[in-house]
Amino acid sequence: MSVRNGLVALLAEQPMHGYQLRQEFERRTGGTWPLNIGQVYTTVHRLVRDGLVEPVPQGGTGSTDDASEDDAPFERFRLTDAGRAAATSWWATPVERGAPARDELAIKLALAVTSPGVDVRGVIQRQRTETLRSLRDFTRLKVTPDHRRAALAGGGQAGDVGPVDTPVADARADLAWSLVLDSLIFGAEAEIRWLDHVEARLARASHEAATLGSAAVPAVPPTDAAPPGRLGVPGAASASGADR
Amino acid sequence: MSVRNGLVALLAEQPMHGYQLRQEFERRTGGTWPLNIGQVYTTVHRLVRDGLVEPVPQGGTGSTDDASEDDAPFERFRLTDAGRAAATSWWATPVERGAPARDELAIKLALAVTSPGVDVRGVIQRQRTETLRSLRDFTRLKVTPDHRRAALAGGGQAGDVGPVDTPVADARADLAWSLVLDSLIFGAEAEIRWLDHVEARLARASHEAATLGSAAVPAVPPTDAAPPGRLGVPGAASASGADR
DNA sequence: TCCCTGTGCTTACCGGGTAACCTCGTCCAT
DNA sequence: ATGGACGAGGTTACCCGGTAAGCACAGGGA
Repeated sequence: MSVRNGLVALLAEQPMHGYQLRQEFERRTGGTWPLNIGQVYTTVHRLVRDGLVEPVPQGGTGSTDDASEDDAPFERFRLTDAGRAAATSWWATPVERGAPARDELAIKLALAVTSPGVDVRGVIQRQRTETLRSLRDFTRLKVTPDHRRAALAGGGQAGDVGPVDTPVADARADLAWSLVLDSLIFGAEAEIRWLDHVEARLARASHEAATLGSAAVPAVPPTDAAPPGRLGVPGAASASGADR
Repeated sequence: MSVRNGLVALLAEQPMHGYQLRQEFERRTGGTWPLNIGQVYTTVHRLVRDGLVEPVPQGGTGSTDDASEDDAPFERFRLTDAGRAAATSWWATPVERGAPARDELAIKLALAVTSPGVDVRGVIQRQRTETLRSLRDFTRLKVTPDHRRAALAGGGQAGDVGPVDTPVADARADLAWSLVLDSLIFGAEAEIRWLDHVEARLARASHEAATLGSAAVPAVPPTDAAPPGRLGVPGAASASGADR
């Protein structure tokens, strides 16, 4: 739903056609999540079907020619009343976090831990390397804006970097992109911390199993410590109450 | 790919039929991510198509009746050699974190920050409430194992809790479920921290904008028409001066 | 002239995910 | 015994997110 809702939000600002939607979306997220043009159109058409969006009537016949420079021969879309309602409702409703999305890493480790013969430690170490790598990339991007886009999403897709920026107006877009990056950084840090945590738990469990004889891996003292060295990520000073 | 890979990993332990796959998957993730049976079968059939899995030949004719209690009339699946290779390769390869998955919340805030007339502070506050709520639920679950499942994933789906547990063997499943919960907790904490961070950044930005005169932060529209109307989003009264 | 590039758009296709449905076999009450 | 309820096991149709390939058209050089 994120794309769908995002498009509605963009259309709430002004009518646009498909390419513009894509451009705006990517500009404001710093190109972090490239948006396939096909998806834009199918999504918009679904929105039309659902009555949230309607095509702006083309000036085709008759009154086209007056004042407005409605020269574009392209189909533009705008919100209906229902669409506007959906937009405000989206802003008013938090993103649901209660039936969390499937996380491949969590699933993988859950299965690894319960599968005989899997080298869990190895899995964790390799994952940590990978996650640290991406974390480093993110922080580097943060320091060197690189004139954004590119970078992430390794897939080819011709680079466009160019001086497309409307000179002044989008300090706001820079802010947004910077916040998105922070989000990725915070997420990666949490993942690292979790990996450390898992490793510690496993070490403790296997140690106990060893010393206490075979007695079935006692089920988890409910709480524990979060050891990690707080990994110093520039600009990611943690604000609120620690992890625990 | 998480489900697909997970099924391969499960089948690496022993041949199973669809229902068993679902049970095992849910047991080891503590029911955090309920798996629709239809998805199991379509996924398994794709695996068969791709040569990673094959049905165990039914004991139909002839030699069925010897020693093995191969009494099940149901189709069971097992890995092929290619499947086993895929499994070990999955364990050996970290989950990619470089083209991060779309995160609805990050997208939403990026758009909120760049949209005129959106009450960003309100969005953040509501989200924080929601995320804190789920965080609380997670930690409560952690303290009170509740005999797991249920709880998350509000959708109906008859509860089954029962004493299905194979008495001893799955202290490991408890461990796995506990780790999954930790993962959710770490993620939620990171989200909270990020929300705080965003709020602080916005406060700082708006403060600077205020003291330094109007300077930057001009109108938004990089392209064409900017109907001065500023779109009257009904009910989206900007409570705070955070942005703009 | 021809070709390249960029804009705007369409289409076919795939995989994840859900819901509704079907078939058996077993158990139990009438 | 019969027939309903129920659970295990499985199939199907459908939707949505997402990708790739292609079409049409308009400048702008070499």
